[in-house]
Amino acid sequence: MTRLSTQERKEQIAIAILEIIGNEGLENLSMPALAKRLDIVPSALYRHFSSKEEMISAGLDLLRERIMGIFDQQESDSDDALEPLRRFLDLHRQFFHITTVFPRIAFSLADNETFDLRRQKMQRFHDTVLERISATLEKGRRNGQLRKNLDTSAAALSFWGILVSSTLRWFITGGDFDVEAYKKEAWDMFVRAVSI
Amino acid sequence: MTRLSTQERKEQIAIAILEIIGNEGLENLSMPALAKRLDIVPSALYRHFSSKEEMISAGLDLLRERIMGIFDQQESDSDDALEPLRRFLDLHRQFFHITTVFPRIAFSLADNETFDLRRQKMQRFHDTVLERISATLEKGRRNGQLRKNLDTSAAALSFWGILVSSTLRWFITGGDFDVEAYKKEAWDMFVRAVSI
DNA sequence: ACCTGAACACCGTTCAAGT
DNA sequence: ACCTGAACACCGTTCAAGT
Repeated sequence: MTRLSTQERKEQIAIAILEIIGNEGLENLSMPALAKRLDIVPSALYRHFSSKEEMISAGLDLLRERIMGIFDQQESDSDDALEPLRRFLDLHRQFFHITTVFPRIAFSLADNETFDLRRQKMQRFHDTVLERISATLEKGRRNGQLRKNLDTSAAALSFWGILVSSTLRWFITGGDFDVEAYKKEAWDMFVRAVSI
Repeated sequence: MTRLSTQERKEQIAIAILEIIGNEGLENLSMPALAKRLDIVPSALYRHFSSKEEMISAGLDLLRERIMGIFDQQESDSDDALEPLRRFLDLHRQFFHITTVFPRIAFSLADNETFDLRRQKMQRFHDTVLERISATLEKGRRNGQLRKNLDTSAAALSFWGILVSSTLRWFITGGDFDVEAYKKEAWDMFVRAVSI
């Protein structure tokens, strides 16, 4: 055990939360497992967060920052409005194990007070992502690259769905699935669906 | 408590498992909660199944039967090869709360022996669904309705992704999302993507 | 100010005993 | 043959005590 400042511990905990959920799933996220990874005792976690939910919440904040950071780097001056989305899809492989946290938590939700915090955080996160994608599509719609009657909100969710579907299949096959090949096909279908 | 034959109890348990997971999520599926619903004591469940995993597995078998049953009813003589898929998508609202079990379990999976049974069952299930969808698309490809170069496997996963994306958004918004409107848009995009 | 260790209620599972 | 009730190891959380 090494004594750390609350701020350092909180960060460390958020990072570990994402790693555990990403690699081992929500069901395997236990306070003993988390504490062991940081070389402290389970009850020590409660010095820094008031509950497991709060720790998950901190993990989601970190995830949002990371994902939005990647979106931010994809801004481009290209005439092709779809370019940032295609690049984001390409980069996805680099942060695949972190993004899996998103659907894992989304599909853990239920109409239950226990999940209120979790759900609110997810919604703000998802809204931010979808708005960013919609804005990109809107730009293409205005410059005539995409269909005039395109529902950019629905299209944004469909785009996000490419990542979700590929992760779903990856999980189900236990990793025996060519994610990149699928994303390529799905992207071609997406472009065909939204273009003029 | 009412004494039931093992066969009746097993069925009852599988049904209750789907209801609990569908409505309250995997995290809220506890043996006490399950037993209470059947008006027996938790340990009585182990007379009929050897573990919680086995019970989930029985739930998945039931889910597969139900979903494949619905697919079976959509066979049609129509010239339009996409017709069965469109009808399946329409019917989805009727069994929405049951289908949510599928992504819930899929995104609970991890590279871990604990999940081996769960994963195998999910894979067989998913393979069956995707093959059925692929076969439908293949028919349309042969009769010239769909693109010659269409990757029907990828397209099948994308079609399934429409259901998954809409469920994801439904969960995240806490039900404040027009699933039917989204499915309509996503279906139009899908048709555009696969058609000639 | 951060961490440990004992304690408690809850969950998955086992097993002996009831009918 | 099916169910109950006591028991055990494990998890989330609290709290008093250590440094």
